[in-house]
Amino acid sequence: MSETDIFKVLADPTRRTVLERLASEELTATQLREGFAISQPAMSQHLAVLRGAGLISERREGRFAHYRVAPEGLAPLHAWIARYRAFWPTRIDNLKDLLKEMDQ
Amino acid sequence: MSETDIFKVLADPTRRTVLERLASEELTATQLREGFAISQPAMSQHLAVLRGAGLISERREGRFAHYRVAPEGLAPLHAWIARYRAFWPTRIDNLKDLLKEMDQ
DNA sequence: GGATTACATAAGTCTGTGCTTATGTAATGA
DNA sequence: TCATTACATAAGCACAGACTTATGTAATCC
Repeated sequence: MSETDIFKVLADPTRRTVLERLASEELTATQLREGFAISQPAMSQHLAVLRGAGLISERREGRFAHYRVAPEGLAPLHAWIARYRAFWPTRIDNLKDLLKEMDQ
Repeated sequence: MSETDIFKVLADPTRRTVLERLASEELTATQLREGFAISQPAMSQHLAVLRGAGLISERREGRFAHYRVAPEGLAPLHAWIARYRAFWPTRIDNLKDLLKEMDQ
């Protein structure tokens, strides 16, 4: 997955919301659709995109498809931020501060 | 600038390259175009998008437009990563490690 | 076995976006 | 002053992407 692909995948608000909802628990495609004003195929297509990007993984159980998050899929995004920071050191320390805060 | 907009802006490889080239020095639109197989209007449009997203700023000097990076424009991206980490704590510590390494 | 449920895939539509060429505007150089 | 340079804007085109309805497939329920 290239950095361009990761940014494209994350540029869709529905897909980002799906990721955040999967962060706390494993959910099926139908469960994920709740709260979205979207058709079933649309959600299925979004899930295919997220899976293609390595951001989620699928566990088949009978006719149910359980989806969960795949944290390592964010690697290209992290790589870009880190590389960018190498070129552009100022102010990005805000992120470090934020991460530090959240540890407490 | 919404998170969606920031991701869309950064999803274009030309724009990301522009950002990285501006990280080390201020450059004019024509200087930025060097090395790209792209027309002058195309670059001008990309610069307008980056400026609209608050990722670069413009300094006018006669007929020259000098562009430089605007680090605070990345705030929505940082916000998303931080929020995402709050929902999904595992493995993202890789980023923290990376940032820590780069300090040494 | 037949209906239902869960999901994926196909095909078509519509909108957004990145590109082009053409043109406009303002500053500078000869 | 007139040409050139630097850049922006306009208009049109082509492709990508997000959506829809329709349909397919496999598992489960009665």
